[in-house]
Amino acid sequence: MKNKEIAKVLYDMGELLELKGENRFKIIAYGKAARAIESLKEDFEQVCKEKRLESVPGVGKAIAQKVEEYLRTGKLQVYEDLVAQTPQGLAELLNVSGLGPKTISLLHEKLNVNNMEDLEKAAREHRIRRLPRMGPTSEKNIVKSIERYKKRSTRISLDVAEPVVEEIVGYLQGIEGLEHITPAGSYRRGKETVGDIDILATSTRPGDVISAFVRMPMVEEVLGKGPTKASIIVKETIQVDLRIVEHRSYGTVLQYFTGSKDHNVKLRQIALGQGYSLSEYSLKRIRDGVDLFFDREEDIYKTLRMQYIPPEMREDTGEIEAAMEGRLPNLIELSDIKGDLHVHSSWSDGRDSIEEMARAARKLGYEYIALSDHSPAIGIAGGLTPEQLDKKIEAISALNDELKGFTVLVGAEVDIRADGELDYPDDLLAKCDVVVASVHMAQQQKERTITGRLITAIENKNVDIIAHPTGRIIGQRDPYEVDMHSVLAAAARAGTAMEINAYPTRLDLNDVWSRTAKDMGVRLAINTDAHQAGQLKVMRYGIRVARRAWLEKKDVLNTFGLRELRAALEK
DNA sequence: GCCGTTTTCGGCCCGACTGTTTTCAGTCG
Repeated sequence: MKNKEIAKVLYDMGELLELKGENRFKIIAYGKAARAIESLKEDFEQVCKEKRLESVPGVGKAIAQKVEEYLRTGKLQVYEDLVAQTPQGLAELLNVSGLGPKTISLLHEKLNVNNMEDLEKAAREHRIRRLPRMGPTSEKNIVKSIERYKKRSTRISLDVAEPVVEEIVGYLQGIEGLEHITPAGSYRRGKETVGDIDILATSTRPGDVISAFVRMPMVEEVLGKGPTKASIIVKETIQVDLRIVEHRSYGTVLQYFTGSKDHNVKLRQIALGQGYSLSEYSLKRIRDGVDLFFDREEDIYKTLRMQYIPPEMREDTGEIEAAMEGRLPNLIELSDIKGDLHVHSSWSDGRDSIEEMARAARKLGYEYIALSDHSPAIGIAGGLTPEQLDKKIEAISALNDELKGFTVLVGAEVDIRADGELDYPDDLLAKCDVVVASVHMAQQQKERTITGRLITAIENKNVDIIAHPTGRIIGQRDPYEVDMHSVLAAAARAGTAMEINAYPTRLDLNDVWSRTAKDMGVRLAINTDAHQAGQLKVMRYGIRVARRAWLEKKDVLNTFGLRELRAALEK
């Protein structure tokens, strides 16, 4: 599929046009088309062949023509021309916070700034302050922004963001006058990583809350501070924005700052169509200019004649249309989970004993847990030999006699070896209640090879679940090359489930593929891959992904009670 | 550049904050 590649060209076009000072709506149009193509489930090349390009919302005549040219000739002339006209390092400057296209063009024209290095030099040599509407403070801010940009790592994973959010919320809750406080933005939508953190609050004494916020011990820098909002930097690069709003507008503000941007734009369009102008302060009735205030989010959606849309779904991927037609799914919740089918014990590379894992799981209210330790191919993880696995089966049987109302299932995380064979023989796998298969080795193989390995495992009648199906580790390792469409099609045919690995740096399958899996008739399992009892609690991150994928209770294997689960595991 | 249950032309979401200049353009979310 070339969808990503095409999207990249369009994104780049947008940036280049922005630097050129093009009409901003044109730039938005390019970004919109790029996002639409990127998130399209069909192969865009196929769509092009069938002359259906313009059926994709956001793609009109002009962009369709450009994509067609790109697919036919392998390049796009207007794009090549723009690239040739624009100094190479200029687009990167858009990443410097505080700098936009206008300022960059000005710097380029007047000071011959062509890249980050030129920019930093110009600022340090105080040449920027001589430009119109620039001054010493602008110079200082540019230097600071460049430093932060250089230090900046990738986006923040949820397990890093969560303690920061909790600390700040906890701190501000102690300030007098504070009423409500809640994180918003992509954190509230449960994205797998967040760019920055948004917090909203209502208070009878907003000034006091803002002052307390910018003076917290953890604050490393204050980016801005006004009567109703402030921005700070913590932990070197994490930006946290706080907004204080009037109580009567809390619903509209929460809705607005939860986003996503695309969701909000669509919602505001819908509002206009119904005679309202939606802002973060109110829903203004256009015919008489009367402001309707909402302190609850639910009532905004209701007034706009649609179902309440849970934050995780707000990405403008069809949720608004579904809500208007009253056909939103009833999303899965953490309390629906009845067990964990992929955890490790001290028999392989886990820290805790089977009994400790089982007791911790029972405490979470689960009915069962599958101890899926590694197979021998993973030498470094203490994979079990077939003899050891037999012993483990006996140990589990003895333990089950002791545990009342809770069941330990015999599991295995069997490796899909480089040659495509499973790391245990079939007769041994048949003795396990739950078989989780996964790729750990030879991840650099070609797409066709890895796809073939996965499909072979999927088609094995003993394999129940494919664990962390793309192998990516957020911020560390890219997914291996795999044709996920073919993999999911095979899983649908064979009745093998795909895992959403709840570990916060895996979260794999991701939201987009999990939703595709559901649409293709594939069942999902949400497992923690816990290596110690405390990690069983990361289940909540997996649930966020599942909710973003529109999954319901019935789509997820480990929401089933034990009897139902056993039946489902019979292929 | 895209789009149409008020439009095939004229819109395109809306407001806060900053740094500068003294009324606002640019940027951000």
